[in-house]
Amino acid sequence: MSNVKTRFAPSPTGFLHVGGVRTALFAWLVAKQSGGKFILRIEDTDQAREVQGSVEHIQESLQWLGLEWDEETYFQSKRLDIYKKWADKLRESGRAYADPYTPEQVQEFREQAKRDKQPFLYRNHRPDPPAGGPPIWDGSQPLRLKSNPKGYSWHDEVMGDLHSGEEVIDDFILIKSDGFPTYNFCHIIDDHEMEVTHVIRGQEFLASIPKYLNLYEALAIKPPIMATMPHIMSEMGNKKLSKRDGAKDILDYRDEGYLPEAMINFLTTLGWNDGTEQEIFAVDELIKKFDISKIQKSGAQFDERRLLWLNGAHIRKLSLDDLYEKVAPFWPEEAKNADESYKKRVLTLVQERLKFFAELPELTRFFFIDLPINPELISTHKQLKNYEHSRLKELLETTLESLQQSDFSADDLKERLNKLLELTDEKPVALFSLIRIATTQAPASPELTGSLHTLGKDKSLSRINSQLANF
RNA sequence: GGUCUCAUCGUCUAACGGUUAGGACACCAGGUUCUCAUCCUGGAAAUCCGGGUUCGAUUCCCGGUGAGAUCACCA
Repeated sequence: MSNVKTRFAPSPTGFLHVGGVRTALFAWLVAKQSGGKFILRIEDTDQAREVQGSVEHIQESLQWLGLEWDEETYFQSKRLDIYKKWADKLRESGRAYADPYTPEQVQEFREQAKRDKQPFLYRNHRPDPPAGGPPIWDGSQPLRLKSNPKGYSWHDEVMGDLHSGEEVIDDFILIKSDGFPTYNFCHIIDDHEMEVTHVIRGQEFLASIPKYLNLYEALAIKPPIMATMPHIMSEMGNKKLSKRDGAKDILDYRDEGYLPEAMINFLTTLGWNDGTEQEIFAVDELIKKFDISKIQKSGAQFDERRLLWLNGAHIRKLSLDDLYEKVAPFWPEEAKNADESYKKRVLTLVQERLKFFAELPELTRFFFIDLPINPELISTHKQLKNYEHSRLKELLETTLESLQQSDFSADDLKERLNKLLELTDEKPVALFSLIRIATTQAPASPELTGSLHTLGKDKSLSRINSQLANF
């Protein structure tokens, strides 16, 4: 049994998008591949930014993807006494002190530094400690770390060996004046108390890691293994991610009929590969093969077309029973009274052309309902538009005559269609197009004999008759 | 602006100094007795720029340029 433990620590400020999911996914993969644990911790120490319902939304998103967490969900807002205890320890050892300035005063220091073209460091304004005894702090002011400026060298599993100078070390706020800890402080306490071994997070925290290393020292806590994930980039060069860059709610993908395994395949191979030319991976394969040190250091762009392709590829790998189960919410309204075996035959026909399940109604509606005759299907057809209506009528009548004799088995249909080609001296592109249009009234449909067979004799013949009546 | 990081086809990436710079998505063309799709075959498409080191740089070094991150009582 491994002692590896990773965490996903989102703040409850809205829905989860692909970037957040990818961070969670990589943490989950690291835990699973070594038989370790993955935990979920809600970083809800900023009450002003909290969005109602986002915790449930985050949990639902992870569950949809199968990224189950191994312990109860932790909430930082319920652990304030723990942070207080560690803060007191720092204060008593002289490593934390009350910030005597108002936010306005601090802002003025910052602006003065800017006017002087000097980098702003709070520690240059650090107040004198009181004589004797630990610094006093009544909780009405922020509590700051008394930093110990120095350079650091450390290893990041993704970014490699990193270095920083003492100029990035400063006194930062541990406890805000509202009594809540800052992320910078409490995540370190939590990771330690929860025995997290690998801290895997987005690159927005990379620049803060030296500050964290300084705090780890002040707390006498051994730092965990660090791994910093590059961001998913926008197609528009920079700025915020737009929806087409993947900034939409991850559950929208569920609702459009994307498979969790396709999303996982897509996100894992966005900025990572196993060194071979394999593109399509099952989830358990990824767990086995994933290697955090092979993650690309630079940000990657979200390409929804690749996701679409992968989703189609995963759909094609599903067994019929699996597909039938997963596709259940996506049938067109007209299919609601159709029986299971009929729907399964329809699925068999459309499986290879389905890219996401929301396409199902458009692709299958004509199997369940007679669509109105659409004359444009013929008038815009590149071959049929040149035919006289009388000839089209003649062809359909000949077809009807033959199909009336058919038992509508796939074999018999195929044989009869072949004979009709000879009999009418038409090319497949003309005759088969005509029959397909007459029986489906759809711009696209599965192959002809399969469609006719599934549709059945009654519907097929009556639709041909309807088309005939239209000429 | 300071600090840190990164840089191969449009996109995701492979190539532990020697390859006709490989694969995949997307795109284009052809094939699979109709359409759309699948599948197969083929095509176009890249080492940011400039110096070094080396017999030889995509690869190592330096300098540009570009991109990203960060400099909060947000996480």
